[in-house]
Amino acid sequence: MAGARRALPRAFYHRSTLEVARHVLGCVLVSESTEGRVAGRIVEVEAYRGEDDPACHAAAGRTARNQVLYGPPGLAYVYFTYGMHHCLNLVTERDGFPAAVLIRALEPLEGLEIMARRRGVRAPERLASGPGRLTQALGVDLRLNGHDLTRAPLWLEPPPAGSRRPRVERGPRVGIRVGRERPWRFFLAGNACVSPGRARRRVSS
DNA sequence: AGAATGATCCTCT
DNA sequence: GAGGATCATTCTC
Repeated sequence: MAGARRALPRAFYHRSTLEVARHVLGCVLVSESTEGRVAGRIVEVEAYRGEDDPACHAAAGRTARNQVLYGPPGLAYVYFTYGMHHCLNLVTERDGFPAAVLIRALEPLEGLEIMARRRGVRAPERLASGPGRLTQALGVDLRLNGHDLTRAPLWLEPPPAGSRRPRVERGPRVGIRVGRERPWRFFLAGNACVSPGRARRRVSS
């Protein structure tokens, strides 16, 4: 239980969701377990905000599944989907208002061997480049739903000292059928660890 | 390079 | 009973 001494404070999450989404890019997500410490730089996120956002899990109102989304900022909202994958969100805004930032991709920084073992692949750019991939690489599952992200074993830290302000691009959210008119996906321009698909269209020539 | 598919199970209707 | 904020693999152009 080393520690989350440098963890981002609750105030970081207690802002508008779009603001948190932009500012969390470049921050470092850290996970500790008996297997060791794993960390990565956040390179892709999406915002989901309010009951009037049709793509937000709160669109149909409060249920047992999404209650953490309505909780105080700085909690982890973890859900299980497609019979296979977990997704990790950071709860934002005031207590009682349902909103969160989905973490979609990391650039691995620490614990690459552990990630590779959990994932069954070795290429660094494939270890955590997708919402399901990164939860597997970090060992995140439903047990961490509701976890306080200002503490171990899962927390966020500010961007490493000396890192430049990243260039952020935005676009439509991925994998949803409604709410596509809200361009609430944010990612680091040109980063190899952004999830495959829409964002990484290569220019063929 | 893009489309289709199977895996697999929690959550809500 | 259906569908889902996905992924890896296998197909078809």
